[in-house]
Amino acid sequence: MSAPLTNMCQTFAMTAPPRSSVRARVRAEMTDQIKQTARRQLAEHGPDISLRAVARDVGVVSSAVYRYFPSRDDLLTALIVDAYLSLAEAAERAESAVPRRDVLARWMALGRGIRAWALANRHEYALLYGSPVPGYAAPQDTIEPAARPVLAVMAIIRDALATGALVPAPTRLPRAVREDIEQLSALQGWDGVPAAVFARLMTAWAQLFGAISFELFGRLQNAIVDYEAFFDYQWRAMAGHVGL
Amino acid sequence: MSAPLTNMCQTFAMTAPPRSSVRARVRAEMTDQIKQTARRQLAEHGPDISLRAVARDVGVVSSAVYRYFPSRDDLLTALIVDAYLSLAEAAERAESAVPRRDVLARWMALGRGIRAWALANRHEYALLYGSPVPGYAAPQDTIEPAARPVLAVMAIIRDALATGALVPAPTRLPRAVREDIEQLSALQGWDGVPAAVFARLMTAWAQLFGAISFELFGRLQNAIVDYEAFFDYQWRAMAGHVGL
DNA sequence: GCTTAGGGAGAGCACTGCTCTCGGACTAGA
DNA sequence: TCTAGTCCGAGAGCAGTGCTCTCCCTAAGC
Repeated sequence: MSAPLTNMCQTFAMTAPPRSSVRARVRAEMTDQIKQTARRQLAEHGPDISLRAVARDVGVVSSAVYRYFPSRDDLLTALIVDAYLSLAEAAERAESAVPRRDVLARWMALGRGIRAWALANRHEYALLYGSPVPGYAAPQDTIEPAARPVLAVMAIIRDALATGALVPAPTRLPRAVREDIEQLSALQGWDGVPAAVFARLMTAWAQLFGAISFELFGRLQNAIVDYEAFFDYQWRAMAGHVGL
Repeated sequence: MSAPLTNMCQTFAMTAPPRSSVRARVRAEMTDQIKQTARRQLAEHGPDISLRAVARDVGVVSSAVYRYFPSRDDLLTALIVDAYLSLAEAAERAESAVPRRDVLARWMALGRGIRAWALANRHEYALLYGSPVPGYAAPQDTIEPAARPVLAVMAIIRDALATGALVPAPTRLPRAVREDIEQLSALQGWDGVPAAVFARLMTAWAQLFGAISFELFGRLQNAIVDYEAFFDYQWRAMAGHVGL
């Protein structure tokens, strides 16, 4: 769309991608096609995606894929990063469709948005919040995208504090917990949120993903029929827990 | 134990396994050795246990293992069942070391016991509460062992209700939630526990495994230093949530 | 134009889960 | 005690995997 042409033979170019353009563009397209195919296979055939099968689907021999991703794990990492971004975007979109003033509604919308994304992208959710993939320790690339959803809920809490919708009850935290939380909020620039609220938020956050994982991983089968209602109930209870 | 003996040649025998005894005993031993080896590999080399590697370790050719487990998934299922039992046992042991009267202490001990087991058996925990294994839907064999830890917490709640340590505040539940919960408590013979308490217990339960998963799967890295203190804080908060 | 880098094709290695066939050992009935 | 049947390990083999290396053509840059 916004991509410029650096058709060689021409001397000028606007917003030129660095270095050789058509090569770079073709490369980017190929990279994208591989990721897209891998994502489709992930959705269809579960988490054990096969690099060879992806190559086959793309219409290329398996060794060719290694020109783009040095290993299967790197492909997986790319998928994970994309998935985090996709989740964050979905969550933020859901949350932003609600009047700014109504912080409880925003809280609910955010939780529901995350759950909806998880339901629609089960295997990607499992990749993000299930057991970590065998070989690899989440590389640096994933930690920033992983924080995005947390930022979204943080924004709600800060707004709630600012507007007075959330008045933190003075709570006593165990010293070790208080120290961890204070260090944390200082580091990330999340000052302004009292430690007690922060701690309760993290508790609720763990509950959120515990509840979604229970539902998605089949731990509530034969127990719950109306999953949505039960989720809503839990997430609303967590709102109460943090003080909303 | 109670089985009759068919030891030909001898008329008497104690603790005779049913039918052909030495065959059966050897078979049981082999089955056990395979499971044990698989469990060790699971602990050492992560969740991608290789049936061939297990066979190699046991000192037998790979096809021989299929005499005992029809497929890799069946071996995994056996490990899962054992893991559930191990977890339940550890949790119950921890909980039972505390005076019966002190229900809050029992609650805390149970949660800590579960977390301690998870820390000591990371990969087995991931097998139980992480993303489900690719191919297979948890077979019937696993659902009863999976319920054991829930029974343990239920016992605490019932005791707390009986002794008056837990007085359920009259809460309004959404209709759909109430229906699900009531059906559930009727089915399982868990009557006597008010729906509102039951629902809150399930919320806390999801929080528990959410928190443990966060810790084990590295989601709190660079955030929390004193994991144990933070866990305690959360689980105590959940005690408050259910009314303990 | 010539040199060089990019990248696909193909063969190959070591590994996997699983099947099948073979042959020896044990068990059970006569 | 002999015989029929059953159990079960060994081995070969199949289709698949991730990954490497070598070959060779094409596009890019001087």
